[in-house]
Amino acid sequence: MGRYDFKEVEVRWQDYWDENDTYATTEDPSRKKLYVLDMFPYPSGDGLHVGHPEGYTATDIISRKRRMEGWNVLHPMGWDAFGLPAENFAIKRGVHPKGITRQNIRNFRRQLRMLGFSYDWSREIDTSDPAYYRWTQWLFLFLYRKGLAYKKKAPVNWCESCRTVLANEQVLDGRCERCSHEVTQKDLEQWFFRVTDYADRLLEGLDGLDWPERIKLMQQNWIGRSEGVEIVFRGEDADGGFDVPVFTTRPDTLFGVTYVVLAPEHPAVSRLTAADRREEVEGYLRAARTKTDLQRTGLEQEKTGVPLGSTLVHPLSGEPVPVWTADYVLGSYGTGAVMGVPAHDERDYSFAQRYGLPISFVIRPEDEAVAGFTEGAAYTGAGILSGSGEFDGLGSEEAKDRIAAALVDCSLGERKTNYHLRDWLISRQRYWGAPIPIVYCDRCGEQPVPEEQLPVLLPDDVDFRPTGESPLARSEDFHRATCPECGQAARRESDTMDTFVDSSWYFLRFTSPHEGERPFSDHAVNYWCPVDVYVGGAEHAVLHLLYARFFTKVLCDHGLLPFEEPFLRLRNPGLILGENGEKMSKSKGNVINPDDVVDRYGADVMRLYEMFMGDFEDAKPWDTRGIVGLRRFLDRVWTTVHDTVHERRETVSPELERLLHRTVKKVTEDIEDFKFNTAISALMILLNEWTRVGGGDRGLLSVYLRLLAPFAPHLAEELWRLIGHESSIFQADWPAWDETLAAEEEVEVVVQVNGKVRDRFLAPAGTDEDELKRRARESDKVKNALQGGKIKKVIVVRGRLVSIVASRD
RNA sequence: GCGGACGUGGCGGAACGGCAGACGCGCCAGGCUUAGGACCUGGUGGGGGCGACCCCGUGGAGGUUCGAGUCCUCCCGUCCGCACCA
Repeated sequence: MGRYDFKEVEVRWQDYWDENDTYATTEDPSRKKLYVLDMFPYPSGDGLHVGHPEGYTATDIISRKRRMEGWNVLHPMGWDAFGLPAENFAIKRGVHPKGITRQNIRNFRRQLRMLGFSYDWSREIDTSDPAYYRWTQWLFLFLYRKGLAYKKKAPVNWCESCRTVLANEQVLDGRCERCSHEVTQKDLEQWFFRVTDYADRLLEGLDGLDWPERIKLMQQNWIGRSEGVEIVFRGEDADGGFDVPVFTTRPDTLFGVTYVVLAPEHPAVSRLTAADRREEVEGYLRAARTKTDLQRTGLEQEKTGVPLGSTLVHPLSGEPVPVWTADYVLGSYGTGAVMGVPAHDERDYSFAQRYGLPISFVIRPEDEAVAGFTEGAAYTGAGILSGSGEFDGLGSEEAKDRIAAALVDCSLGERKTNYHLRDWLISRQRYWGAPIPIVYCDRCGEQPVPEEQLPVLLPDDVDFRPTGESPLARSEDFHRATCPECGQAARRESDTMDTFVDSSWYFLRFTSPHEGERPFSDHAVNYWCPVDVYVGGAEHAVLHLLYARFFTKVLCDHGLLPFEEPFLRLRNPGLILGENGEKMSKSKGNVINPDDVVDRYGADVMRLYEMFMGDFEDAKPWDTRGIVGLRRFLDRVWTTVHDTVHERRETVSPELERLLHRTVKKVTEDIEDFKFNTAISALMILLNEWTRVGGGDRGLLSVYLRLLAPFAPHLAEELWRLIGHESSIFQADWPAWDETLAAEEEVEVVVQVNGKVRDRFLAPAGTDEDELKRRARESDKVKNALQGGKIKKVIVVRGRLVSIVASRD
């Protein structure tokens, strides 16, 4: 028989699959389809880390199993190839990002092949390939024509270290998500996508998705819808009267207002500043401008502000209300102005305390003792209104509505919904990305590049070191263009697009990767999409996943797609931690390299181990010692199959047959539920029984190999061949199970007395309640436990237990 | 601060509200072997008993239930998001 030489066998089957196009997929409307997708990787110079194969193995198992069940499965792979790391590396080494990226892709492809994944490589895509980004540019123009891409000067997040602007989503704790450099604000002319137009739809669409609840919540919070009222406070100066609207979700607290605060960037600040306060106010504004967001919004910061020396008129009481400016109010949210209600808002309370502003309670809980009400702190709960004129005595919920209605009646208020979500800033002042297809003409202004001129090629010969100016602006050849409208000399847009634009539509391209006339062909997208199973890291909860949903909705609205949610089912693999339980990182020296693992134990073992480690979605530490268990498992499969083949047994023992049917059921269901660990465990249990009691025949063997095949494809192919099959095991049918055989024939029934297990007995599976009760009462142990006490009640769960409740006397 | 996930042997982890610890690692004993490794068999939560068995056990404290690792309330701890959003 010989030992199982995984090195020779695995490479041989990988070659076989390539040569036979085993995993090539074509559209076939007569067959049911399944689109199983991994988030395509950024091909980094470090190669695969052990986290990649976790998700890839899961989707591979599902894909292989479903193919065997007769589904037409689309399972592609590609490269999110544009991006900063390659560019930064290229700058450091004085080489070109294109070369680096190619090299990295080669390495990734080698590693994925080594792990035996069943991708249809004929569909491979690369976002940095002009054949791809041509369509990224096409889609930019599509959005532009629909009024969803626009340019504006705006304060934007700037990372001085990366020398580029960042999307809100790429700023973490006031720092750049790439390099952790502190992010500052800069006023720049930038391109945006109008994501905010889709805020409500992005929110509503979440309901129907089979996604982790946590991810849905993160998207909900990110969109941050809040309903309230815009309330007008009137101001007046020498030039006449004007409105200062504030946004609040608590109109019921309107009579508790003791001041109004404007953000430092609010346009009315200057107008409302009294002459004798001007110097101090301007000093404050200057200071606020130089603060970073981190300094300004960090929670630990004490709130600061200055009074403007003027007042506004309260819309309902008519009383004058002093105006302040303070940088705890954000210019970018709501109206950039808030009403200060220190009695019922914690932020306002601390601000009022610090500056000695009055605190006026207008809502009290019905039972102050129960609610822990005290005037020594803000009360933010519900209650009954007082000191609020005609609204006194109302509950706060009703008051919200009544006060809002009163304001609307006298045109001093408007019901309004606000969102945290901002429009998506897509301009990047960097080289390694898709150029934005726009030219600027002195005569005709901003002009989209005509479709037939796409792609706008990224020039190779550019000094791409970042200076804050876009590197493309320094390429004369690139920068100089002719106006598509008038033919005069014009300037080309020199910024590139955020790489998240590339990845917002790649799943559509996979359906027709060689389509030359459009980004994707209708029939292909209609057949394959939406993605049925999508697997990838939770770090994309609000970036990629939100943008891809936005793109899909836009394309759907304009007739290019017949669906508006791209990913029906989403799962996030749990983080694989280092052996010490900490995050893997080079600096901690606890990184495990997949190449080493495959070299030592083989691809099948690597796959099996990662699936066996624990719950797919939980974080779990790597344990090199634990891998050997999976190696042993496969070695035992190898020897057991050989033994069984040589025995030439024709019948299987009934016990083993029943276990086999249970295992088929378990493995089939567990794969669909992402419970790969217990599926593997079931395969181990069956093998243990098979070797322990013997009695396996060739039929069992055939079924067993097919169950194992999605997990350990190389070994399964090799043994499939051994038992006499000519073609790939993946052309075989997935095994079926017989429900009656899968059911236990005989069950162990537990007998409890007052909640404690006192005995257990075997009974045929279908035994009725009376019989179970009778047998339970007969038990000596039960009698002993009863000690003559009276039986008050007997609960029977058929096939499981008899629970006797008895008095203790 | 808010939101979410989680807490089970020496370790990774299993358990439709119904036998806690499946499966794997590790460890112990035995077999095979010149020896070691590999492999095979058995054992392995804690405590007690010669033993059949008994008691205690799922972060802590309560509760619901015939029955709680699982459901509810509070507390402690770990991890992950968001964070002055008015």
